[in-house]
Amino acid sequence: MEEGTSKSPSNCASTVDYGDADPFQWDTREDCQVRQILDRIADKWSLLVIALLENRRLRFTELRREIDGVSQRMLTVTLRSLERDGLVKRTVHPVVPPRVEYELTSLGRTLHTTIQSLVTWTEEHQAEIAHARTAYDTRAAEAAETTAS
Amino acid sequence: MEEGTSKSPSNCASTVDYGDADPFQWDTREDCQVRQILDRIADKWSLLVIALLENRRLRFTELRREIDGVSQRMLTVTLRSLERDGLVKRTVHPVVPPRVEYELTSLGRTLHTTIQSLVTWTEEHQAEIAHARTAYDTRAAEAAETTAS
DNA sequence: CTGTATCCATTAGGATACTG
DNA sequence: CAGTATCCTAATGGATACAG
Repeated sequence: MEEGTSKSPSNCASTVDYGDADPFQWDTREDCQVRQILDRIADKWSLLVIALLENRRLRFTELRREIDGVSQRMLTVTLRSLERDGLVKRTVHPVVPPRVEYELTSLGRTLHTTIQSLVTWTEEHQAEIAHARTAYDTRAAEAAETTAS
Repeated sequence: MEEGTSKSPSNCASTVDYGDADPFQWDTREDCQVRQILDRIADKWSLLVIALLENRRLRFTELRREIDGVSQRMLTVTLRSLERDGLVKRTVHPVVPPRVEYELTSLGRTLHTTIQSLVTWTEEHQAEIAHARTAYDTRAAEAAETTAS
């Protein structure tokens, strides 16, 4: 089984009281809890899973069908992580064939607003970003042209 | 140079009008713009860089010193991505030794609120998550114990 | 100082086969 | 159905050396 978060937990910044000045001085140390958790919830599939479960509880296969491109392995790994972090609850119904359902915990549900704002920002600004990329690539191509001459 | 985002841009969900019902039906397709952008800004270093630049413009070396554990290569790669996405502006002062400064663009600054809410959530709930992990690991260990007997 | 280029180790993650 | 186990490839990212 793959294990993450096995380094020093070093509960950085936990005792720091953020007033209203410099609200952005969160710890940049590598072993910071905040960093680890961000990495976890911002990974390739977690956001998607949380988003889908926000609406309703889903079975393993339903999740797999909804999320385009996820492998069985990665869906399992992702769900285990989320369960371990207390964001998702896993319920096994003792029937055959087995029926396993996933749903958000109350902790998981508190993430909704936050994730939503991130998704909304991305949706609202994707055109700008696409434009910036095109502009950048054009400039880069021209610079290469000049150099090559 | 490493290049990301080279697949089909497929401007998913851009024409969808989100009312107030089902605000979470964002596209789960792999080639979705939103997914790509989220992956980008949620990567290992981007959040950190944006966070630091929120306060003030910084030179390359200053960033490197502030961000514990980042290699020269990854800082460069990250900064280039952010520049390409129009989130960060790079200014080269033609002096020797060279002096290069990075600052957020207005687009980059609009990300601040969003990122802040994510960081705040993480800070507020890191204790809960740590607790959940411990509980999960304990249960897992006990289960392994039982199986082994 | 601010990079780029190269090499290499680690990890993420897909494909497949098998199990309760 | 809902996984686990194994194998293997691709991508991430660090270390180092070198250049403008």
